[in-house]
Amino acid sequence: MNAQISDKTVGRLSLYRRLLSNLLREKEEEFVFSHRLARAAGVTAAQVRRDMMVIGYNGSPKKGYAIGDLIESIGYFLDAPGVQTVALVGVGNLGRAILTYFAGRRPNLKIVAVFDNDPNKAGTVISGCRCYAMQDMPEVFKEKKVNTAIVTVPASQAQSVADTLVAAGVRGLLNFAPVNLRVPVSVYVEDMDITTSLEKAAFFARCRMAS
Amino acid sequence: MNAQISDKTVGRLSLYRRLLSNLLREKEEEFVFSHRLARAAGVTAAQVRRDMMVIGYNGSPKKGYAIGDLIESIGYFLDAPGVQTVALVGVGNLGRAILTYFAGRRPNLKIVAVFDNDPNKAGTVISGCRCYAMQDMPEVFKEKKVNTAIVTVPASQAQSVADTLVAAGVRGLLNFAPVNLRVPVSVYVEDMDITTSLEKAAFFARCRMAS
DNA sequence: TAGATTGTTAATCGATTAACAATC
DNA sequence: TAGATTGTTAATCGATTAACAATC
Repeated sequence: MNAQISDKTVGRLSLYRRLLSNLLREKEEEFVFSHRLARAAGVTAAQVRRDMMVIGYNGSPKKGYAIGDLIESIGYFLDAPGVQTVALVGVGNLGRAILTYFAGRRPNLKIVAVFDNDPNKAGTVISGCRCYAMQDMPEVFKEKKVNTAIVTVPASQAQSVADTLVAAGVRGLLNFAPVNLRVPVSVYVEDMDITTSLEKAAFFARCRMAS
Repeated sequence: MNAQISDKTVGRLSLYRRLLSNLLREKEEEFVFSHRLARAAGVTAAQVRRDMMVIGYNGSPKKGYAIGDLIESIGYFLDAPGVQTVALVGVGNLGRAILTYFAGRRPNLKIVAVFDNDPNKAGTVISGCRCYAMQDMPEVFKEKKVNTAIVTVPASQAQSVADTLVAAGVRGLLNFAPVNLRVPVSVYVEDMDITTSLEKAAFFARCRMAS
């Protein structure tokens, strides 16, 4: 299933969808040309056209792309047929922020369980999500059919949490810990390293100041 | 100043530094071979050697790289000569999480001011940072010499905040809003799009499940 | 010395860009 | 029709990988 699709293509499609939804909601427009969407997404018009080829959606030379149909086509491509369930591990400030952010936002991509190694948190409900103890993971994952997890634990615990997640059947990780997780090739890891990103922004800010 | 250095190279150097610091602190080792560092960082040994060439640090065939000296060399390359100041705009859950995360962590990359359009927040102190009203930006930026900013406002406000930041002299942005900010070429934008990243992790998790 | 590493260059790979006929 | 778009292919670009002599 789409094994040859690149990382970046998926990211762009996800972004297109969000931009198109905004366009439909705010401006109530029905059609969009490739260069318009490209401008909004920060890519070239040719890039947009190539991505449309990937998902097999055709525009028309006169009108461009029908926004509603295009959103639907991206959905067919990106989304699971039903609801896809996600777990979050590590209820610190960041974990809580992410929970609040996603609560009820995307109906077919749902955070259904959170885990923390603080025994006081187990059993409580945080932003509408039940918090479980770490050792309940295999059971909960099996019951709720979780295959994707968000890792917001401290760096020192990240690898062992990842190992547990992989053992429990997770195949996709969104990792916020500043650690390169060692996982089998059968598991996909998407890294969000805030520290590194801030250092990059700071570095290039200085470059731009100097030139 | 280093205008030809790529985005990815800077990211890897930042990661190397963090991994090396951990190595020095936890294992108390003095030397590391390229393949060892490469494994930890999730890149090839040749990649590490090439990056070392970029910063002009030489290893020795017998011992590898002297960790302490290497950290210092990366610092010379990545860091500002003194303290570099950063501002954060948008004190929601995510903004607060980031503030807490960075508080006192990096002595030479400091969040010195936060901004919010809620008038009740102006004047308060959040995680050790003074909160200002939006209109105080030019003044505060000038006084504190801020050239880098973190954007954690809702998508609808992101572009106008970015415009204000650019006008106030910011040259590097770390953007958490799911919007492609339109900025002059003289400004560097690093995007952290959590929604897109989660959708990518979910998509590839399903790919891996299927294969 | 012998051997595993290093610095450095050439070959490969993949993604992006440019070009152009086909379309409405 | 005329013209600005589209789908699609060939050329370019840059980053990664592979190879190998130099080093301690």
